[in-house]
Amino acid sequence: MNGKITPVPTDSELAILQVLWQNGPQTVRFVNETLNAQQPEKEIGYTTTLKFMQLMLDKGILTRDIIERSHIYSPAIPEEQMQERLLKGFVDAAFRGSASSLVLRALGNGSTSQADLEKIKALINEIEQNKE
Amino acid sequence: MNGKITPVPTDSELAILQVLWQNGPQTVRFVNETLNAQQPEKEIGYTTTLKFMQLMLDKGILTRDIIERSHIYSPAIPEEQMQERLLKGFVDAAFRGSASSLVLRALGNGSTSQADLEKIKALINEIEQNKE
DNA sequence: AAAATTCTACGAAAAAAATCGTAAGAAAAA
DNA sequence: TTTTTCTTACGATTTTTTTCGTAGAATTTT
Repeated sequence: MNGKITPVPTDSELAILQVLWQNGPQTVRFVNETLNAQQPEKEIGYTTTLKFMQLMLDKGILTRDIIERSHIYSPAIPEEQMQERLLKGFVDAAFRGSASSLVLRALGNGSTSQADLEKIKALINEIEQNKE
Repeated sequence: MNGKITPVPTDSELAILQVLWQNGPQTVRFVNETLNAQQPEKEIGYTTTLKFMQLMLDKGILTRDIIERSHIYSPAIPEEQMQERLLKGFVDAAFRGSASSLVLRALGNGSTSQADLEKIKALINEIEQNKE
């Protein structure tokens, strides 16, 4: 109906989205403090985060509610959906569109736990079932 | 010894690197024409590509040789190595550092061929062998 | 050899992303 | 009820990324 899609976030915007996905809708203050706690090297000013979130609101990446006179921001789309889109772009840009070679490299670095390997095997099984 | 590492390329820079990885060391002209052939929507000027490649040379992303009075550019690091680094950054930014959840999502979209699934299974087997 | 073509270097401008300062309106504390 | 503290809006600046125009050297074509 409405052709307008949520734009792909920049890296800084993605960092803000992560805070909201992981903690639920929050204030600018909360997001700013979380960000600064995560990377104490580079302090980000409060108004910087505020400005980002206002821009993201304009772009349609966030939505906003006013609760008790204070602004509470939420991601406009769920994390999974965003990951889907980011992944697509990343595979195209860095792996020439080959998701499988990305998978091979992701598994290749040896950091995958046995439990995760099991999950992956299970998914592959499922895919193969549905395929034939 | 020398702490200077190749910086992470921007998206535009990555597109140039792709041309060089896929076609071997090439001139600016070649890269520019390849890029424009790939996406005829937006014509990129020759000097734009030239400038990018000169900047990339400065940053240490490319190297350059002069052969028969013409400049031939090469990637400073191999594709695999760059993919490794980009992947790391991407997993952190978009998947909270969880490579396995990225893998699950990459396989989840159903576009993986049977042959690729086999390769992935083989790799998983190998990993499991070496692990126990 | 003159004209046309092809390159590279370089400066600069346009566009996008990131950062902050200040002002003004609440709300809370003194 | 002053004063202090918080918050938001907004403009402006800075930095990074992208894009070109122009000039001059070299090469190739007429």
